[in-house]
Amino acid sequence: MSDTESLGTVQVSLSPRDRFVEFLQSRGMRVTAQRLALVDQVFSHHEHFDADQLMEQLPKSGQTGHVSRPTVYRTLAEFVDAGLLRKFVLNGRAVYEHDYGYPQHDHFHCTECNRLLEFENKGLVALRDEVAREHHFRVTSHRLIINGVCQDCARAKRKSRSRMNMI
Amino acid sequence: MSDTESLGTVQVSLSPRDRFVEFLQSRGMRVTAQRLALVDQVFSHHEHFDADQLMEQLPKSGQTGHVSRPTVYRTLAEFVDAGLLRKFVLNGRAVYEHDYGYPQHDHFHCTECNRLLEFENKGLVALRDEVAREHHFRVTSHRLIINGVCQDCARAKRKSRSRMNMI
DNA sequence: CTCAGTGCAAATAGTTTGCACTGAC
DNA sequence: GTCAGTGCAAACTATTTGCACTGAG
Repeated sequence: MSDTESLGTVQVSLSPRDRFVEFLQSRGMRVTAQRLALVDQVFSHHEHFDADQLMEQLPKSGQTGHVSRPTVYRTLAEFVDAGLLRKFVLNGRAVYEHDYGYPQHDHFHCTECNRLLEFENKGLVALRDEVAREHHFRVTSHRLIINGVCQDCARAKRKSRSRMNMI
Repeated sequence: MSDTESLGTVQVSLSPRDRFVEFLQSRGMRVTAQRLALVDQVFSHHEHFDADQLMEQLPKSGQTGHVSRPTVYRTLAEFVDAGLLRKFVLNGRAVYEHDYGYPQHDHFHCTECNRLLEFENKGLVALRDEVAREHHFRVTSHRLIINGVCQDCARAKRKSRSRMNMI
């Protein structure tokens, strides 16, 4: 059970790890064990995550492969710079998702289970650009989150409601 | 010069102040000097604002009409509950705008001057509902922010660029 | 061998909370 | 008179930063 819907992938020439190494070298930044441990962990699965969740997935303090919290934050910012991750904020905490190799999309946010569901819609971008043109606004990006209740939670609620009626 | 575009108003029967008093009484909450000072200040103009900006607009500490910071935060949350304000987060700080008496709309966010520009588009909500239906998602609301550069800043940049070319 | 990267501890910033006093009802 | 609301100071939380040490190039 994943916390995101799959949208398939986009053709990319390099793995996220190679892409990141290329990015580092192009900027004269160093390829360190911590940075590699983090790219590998982050791109080992496609779920959305925050800094805490990422830390929990890493080896504990003292063990090889462990990375300190400040470095996790610093490196997440580098991933965003490198175009590997997209960052957005939910309930006051930063949440990250794969950007490199994934098509542009938006999100449903289920207020029951707090999951993020991805969806893709071309008409949306077209409409966005049209509205922006009308208002003489030069678009670089957008952020759309549709709040509501996902199918699973709606089903669960319906069931519990009918159960209540049976009493 | 305002930091929002005007969208006109919607017909409402009560003033924000009266609406808030009604809300407080319906909940058995008390109508205090601080709460009234805050409704009046908040609805005296239509700009977006954050907690700090609101505090600056109030009389200084010691003077009548002053409200402490914790109470400002507590009361802003009440305004949101009462449906008077909408809250959203920008660069890690809470920003508020009038909800009561204003039509549903979305925002352009200019990354140059950091202003929020409002716009209204019916097709957007229609498209949102259509996409949600396709994904069996029960919509309650959405949040859309289109990032980019507003007309004023685009003009300013063009000017400075041509000025640079003249050197 | 040099300087960018790291871990640690401490700082930051916006917001929230515990508590004793005050004032609306 | 009672209890919700307030101001104060202190707590909180996610994130960021200063600094001395370490290791990549």
